[in-house]
Amino acid sequence: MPATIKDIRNETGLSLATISKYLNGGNVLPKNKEKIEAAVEKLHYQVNEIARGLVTNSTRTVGVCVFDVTDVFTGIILHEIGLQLSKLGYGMLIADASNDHKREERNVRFLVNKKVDGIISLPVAGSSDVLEPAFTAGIPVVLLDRQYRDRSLDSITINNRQAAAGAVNYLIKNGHKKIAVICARQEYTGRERYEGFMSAMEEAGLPVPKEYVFDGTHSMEHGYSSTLKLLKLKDRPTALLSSNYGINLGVVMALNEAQISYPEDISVVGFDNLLLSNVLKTELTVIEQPMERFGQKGVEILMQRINEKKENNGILENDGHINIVLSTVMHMGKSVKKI
Amino acid sequence: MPATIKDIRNETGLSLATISKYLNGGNVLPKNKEKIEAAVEKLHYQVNEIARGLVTNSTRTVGVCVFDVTDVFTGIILHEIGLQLSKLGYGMLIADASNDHKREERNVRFLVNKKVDGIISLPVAGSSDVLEPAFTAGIPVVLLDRQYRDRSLDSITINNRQAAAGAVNYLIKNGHKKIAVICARQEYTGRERYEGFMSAMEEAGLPVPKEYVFDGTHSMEHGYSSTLKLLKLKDRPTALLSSNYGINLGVVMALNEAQISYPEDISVVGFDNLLLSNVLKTELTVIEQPMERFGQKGVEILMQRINEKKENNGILENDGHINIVLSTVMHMGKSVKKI
DNA sequence: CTGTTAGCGCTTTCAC
DNA sequence: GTGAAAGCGCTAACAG
Repeated sequence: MPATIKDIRNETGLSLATISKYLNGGNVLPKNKEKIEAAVEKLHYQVNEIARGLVTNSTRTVGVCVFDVTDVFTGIILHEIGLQLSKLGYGMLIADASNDHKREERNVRFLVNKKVDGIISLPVAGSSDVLEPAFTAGIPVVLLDRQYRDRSLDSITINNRQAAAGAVNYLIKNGHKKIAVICARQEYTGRERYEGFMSAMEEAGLPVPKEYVFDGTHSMEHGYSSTLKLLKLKDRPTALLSSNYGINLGVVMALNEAQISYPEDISVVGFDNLLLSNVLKTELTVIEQPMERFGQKGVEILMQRINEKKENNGILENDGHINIVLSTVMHMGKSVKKI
Repeated sequence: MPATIKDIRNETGLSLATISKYLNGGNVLPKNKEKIEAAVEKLHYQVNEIARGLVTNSTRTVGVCVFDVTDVFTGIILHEIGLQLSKLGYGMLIADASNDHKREERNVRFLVNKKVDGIISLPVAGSSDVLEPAFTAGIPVVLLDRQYRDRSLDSITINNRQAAAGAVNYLIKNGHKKIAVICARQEYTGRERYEGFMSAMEEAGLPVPKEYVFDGTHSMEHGYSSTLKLLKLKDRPTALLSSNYGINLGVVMALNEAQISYPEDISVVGFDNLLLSNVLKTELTVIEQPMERFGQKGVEILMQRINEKKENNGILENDGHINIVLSTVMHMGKSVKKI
């Protein structure tokens, strides 16, 4: 139904090769150029990327595996990846694992069959085995946000431990000694941040009673219920660290509802500076992750790998990996009081 | 590099036709079946979907055009679309327009070139012209959430006017006469909801002073600032309608901060029942959209079109369109007081 | 600069 | 049930 390059040939009388060459940016005589353009216009010709892909062995498509599309963080990163990719004329095939390891496995296989040129993965926690099909097919993979413990791969991450420890030290510097943490140890970033918190406390010689550790999921619900519990402790902490954006939201809502003001009654440091800050009466002090940089760097490294592979006759070298650790900044709000 | 069907031939001694047939579910002798399976296993053979697509003229991929990937609503719908599609063995190529009409146009062209079997679009407001390349290529399109004013297409929507009017009537039934609206007339759904609000008020013979209409964007910020302004009005309304989830969030935060309780001091009805309700002290009364149904129905209708086209020798019929209007339900929270 | 030819990996008649 | 051969739409040598 749609016009093919042969239709252009019939229209212009030129050969397939010439037409193809022009379509790919080659030089042809001005009059031929005009002929082709006219025919393209007339027939509404659009390249068949599928056919092109079959011969060039490149689909100009990258697969993006995400642990959960409904997550705000994921949305922002996808946005940036899409932006970068579209600048390069690449598309993205998105596969959502819905936090399910089994589905992630199927997704990878699916993307491999689709012959994507590379894969960017925001992985569900677990083993890197799910990526096996990509490895055997020689498809470059870049990890975003999370890493695997069992294998080294190209990755873009932040130093979650360091960031959390920095937040704790900031609280300590402001005179706080009784600091609670609302976290999610079952998740990769959650665990790292929890450990950063603990080591900073330990280093400072400060005790962390176990009722100061609220372990759950990275969700608004967890932040909310934990904060309410925290406020009821006989020995209430003077400060708290929230290990994720969803938790921030829950914390703030709970504090508002309980009419506990911050930083007057309790100091708060959170993670991620999304919608929240411009809306709150008291701006939250948070560790900011460079969300856009995740996407940018991810695409950059992946493209580097894709090009390396191309220059290497389609064989993916496997000597060493690039691990980019993006730096976080502490966004100074007004939610920490000096005591 | 990866194994092809020819490698399987060399391994098994069978012909390409037989192997292909088996791989596509055809009948072969048991012993041949075993041979093929063994070879597939040994060589890690994976079908090349690109090559297959070239001959079957179907990519088993649908393009999803979204106005903004970072939107919560979009995330949920993508999640559902992905789920349905993966059940059918289809993938989704996502293209994000970032609310930019120009980018949306490029996205459609891109998807068309990628030979997607169909397109699901959550369109940026504007003209349906952006879809022209899909029409000329005979690619079925289904609209989700929004419709165009200038052309009739297959679509899944809710009746935004009716839903908003229903909310207003509910407030009126509870004795409210002074009702404000926080809305976004520049957006499709926002305008529809605003109009539903106005017509219900008019029908009830209730005046709507212009300071009761807070027009802006569908965002937390708008909900927040509008609520603060609203609270300062000399003649404060007894109830307010929020036309979107982001606005709900802003409204609740502003009320909390201003220590205005609802429904005691003001009644609130909002749109969409996301995270919020399980976290708030006072549950919000909201119009619930059947988010998952959007995705399910969208995929269903699109598949129907794709199959029709296949049975019709690859030609897309164009007689009449399917418009599915999903029903909303009013989720009864406790944010409306009888006065 | 242009055209001829081969072939990417697969499916699909059509004989056998 | 199986195999030979043609061809999907395009690009990539290679001659001319």
